[in-house]
Amino acid sequence: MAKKPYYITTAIAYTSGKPHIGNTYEIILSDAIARFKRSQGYDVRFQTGTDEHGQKIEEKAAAQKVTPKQFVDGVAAQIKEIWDLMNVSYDKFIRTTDADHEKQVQKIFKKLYEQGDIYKGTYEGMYCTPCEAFWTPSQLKDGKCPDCGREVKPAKEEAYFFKMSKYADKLLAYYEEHPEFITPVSRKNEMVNNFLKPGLQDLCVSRTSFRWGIPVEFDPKHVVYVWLDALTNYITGLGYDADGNSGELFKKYWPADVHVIGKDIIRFHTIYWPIFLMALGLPLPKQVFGHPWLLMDGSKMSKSRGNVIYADELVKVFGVDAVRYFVLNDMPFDNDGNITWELITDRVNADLANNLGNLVSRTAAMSLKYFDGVLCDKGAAEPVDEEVRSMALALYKKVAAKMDEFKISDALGEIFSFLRRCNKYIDETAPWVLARDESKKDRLSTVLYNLSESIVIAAGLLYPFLPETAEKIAKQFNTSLRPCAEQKKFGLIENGSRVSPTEEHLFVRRNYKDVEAEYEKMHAASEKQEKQEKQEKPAKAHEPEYPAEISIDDFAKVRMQVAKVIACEKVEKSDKLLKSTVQLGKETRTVVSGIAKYYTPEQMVGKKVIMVTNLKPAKLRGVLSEGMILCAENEEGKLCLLTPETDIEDGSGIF
RNA sequence: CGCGGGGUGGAGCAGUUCGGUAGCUCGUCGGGCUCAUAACCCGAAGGUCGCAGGUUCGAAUCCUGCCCCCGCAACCA
Repeated sequence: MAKKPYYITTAIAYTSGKPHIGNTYEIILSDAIARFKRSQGYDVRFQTGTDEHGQKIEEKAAAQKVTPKQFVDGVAAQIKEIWDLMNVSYDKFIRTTDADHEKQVQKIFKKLYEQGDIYKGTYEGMYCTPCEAFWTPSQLKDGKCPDCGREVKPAKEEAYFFKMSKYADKLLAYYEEHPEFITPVSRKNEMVNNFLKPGLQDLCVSRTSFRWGIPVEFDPKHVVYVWLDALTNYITGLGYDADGNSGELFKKYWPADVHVIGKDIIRFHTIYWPIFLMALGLPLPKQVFGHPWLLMDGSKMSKSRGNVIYADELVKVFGVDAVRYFVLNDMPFDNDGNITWELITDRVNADLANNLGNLVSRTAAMSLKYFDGVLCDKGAAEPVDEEVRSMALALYKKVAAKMDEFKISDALGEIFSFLRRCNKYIDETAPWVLARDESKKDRLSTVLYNLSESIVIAAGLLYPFLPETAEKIAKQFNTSLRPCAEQKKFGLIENGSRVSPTEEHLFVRRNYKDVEAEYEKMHAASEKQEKQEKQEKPAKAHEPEYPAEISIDDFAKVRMQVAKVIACEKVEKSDKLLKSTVQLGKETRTVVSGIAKYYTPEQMVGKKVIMVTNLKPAKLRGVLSEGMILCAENEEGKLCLLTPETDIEDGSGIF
């Protein structure tokens, strides 16, 4: 009988920079699922890749003075390197710049256009020239720009749109018929309530504002905008052809069994993607699994926050399987997970070194010491064995049940509970006591056989999660790994086979202080490197706006005056804004400043500050600001007000 | 009232769908063992389940109100 196909995908990674451990989590998660399914006997195809178009990439490339293609080639290679480092068993790594993908996206776009699902429209609306923004009539305030309050004029910008609303009912029906489609289910209600019930907006699927994208074939000043380009990778990667000449892979593997994605893009995968597929007349994916995020010490990883951890750094300290284990085990099913160097150290020590590693090590050591490594079931069973044996045999089913729900952490928990049970079994049987009594030799041999067999069974189940470790264990016990499909018998190790001595521990215990020192060293090195890079490309980010010199006339255009803050309050619903009322001689003005993080309204009142008074007024969070209070800001974003050095009348000019 | 997630012993989490002795791992303390990576095994301490009301014989779980944390969105003239 032919194997059942199983198609699993990850989201494609955006090539804007090196992925951190949070991004890497998704691919490890998918790899574990893919390997598990293979082990269950499925014919698995596992696809991942990179999303390489868009304005952001165009800008980044320009900043580095390389072409977008050169830029994405570099990042894509880096991403692939990390996936490979993490031992990810993908079958296909697709890039949205692949020629065949681009070709198909163009065809798909054209097809949808020709059948009327995509139409050329306009961002029709009222345009505010100073704000460079479009507004719908309902957004206008008294017929004027809601931002700055000035006149707007009707204007149009050309764009292609996809008729989402047309398919909304069909999609809702699909949700009803397939309750498993969105996982976890809690996300489904979110989609229905927030997007489907209020009515789907047509989606803009082209852009004219940047060039780095797939050109619309019949209207080349447009490029295809993200989602139609990115989402279709799931079918173009299988050789889908919009003209009906799809390849064998497509016929075999589509529809996908599961799209593994981050919870932030569930909307695109459960609304837009199914609708695109409906429009193409294709079956919908069976399931979308929106996994949570991995947080660094409780907050989102970001470069500006400086709390990013990369997979390769972790691997240097702990090794590949330890990192895989940590992210797989410590991610809850529908809440965000947490990573810190200390948490991972503890986890690796407790589960991998103490529980698993030490179990293997002590079992092997005893076999070698008492029987020269030869394993043999002498049949000297005792009641205490039965619990371990039956637990070993029940293990696969338990793990599989958890895996079916994508409860990876629970699946691992089952295996590690069993390993703990094995450690206890050693205590219960006390082989070192048996060894002292020549008449107990057979019993001793049986005990060690049972232990070895248990370890090998566990290793077989561990393989999808910790492939290297599982293989090492199999090698040490001179046996082959058993796929899940063969986890039905206890006692498959042949009598007479030998255990090899432990050459190197599976996992080394680490103490947190050493780990801390190690990563600090690593951080220092990478910071140094970053600084060097900055020096090589001198301050491009901040400086270019400033001309080398300006004339006194230019300077004279800016009117600055001393202003006294007479009242101040927080702007509602904003984190950063303070609204100050300010005295400028006889005149009073309102000014809004983004300084709430550093000054309270109370601190502001009574202060004399320097203010630009001829700046064009602007609305911030709905409040009109008639000037700008001057501040100094350091690299970390810390602010301080500029104030006159001695007391001077408000309204005084500054020259 | 912008959207969403969360608050359970020192830490990280499960339990909340369908109310009924509050559970797991780590840490701590005490004991045991010596095959093993200061590991392994046993035991103990430690919790007003964010707060306040309500429903109920009974609430971590259901209802109402509130507080706090975290994302997203907005926002730095």
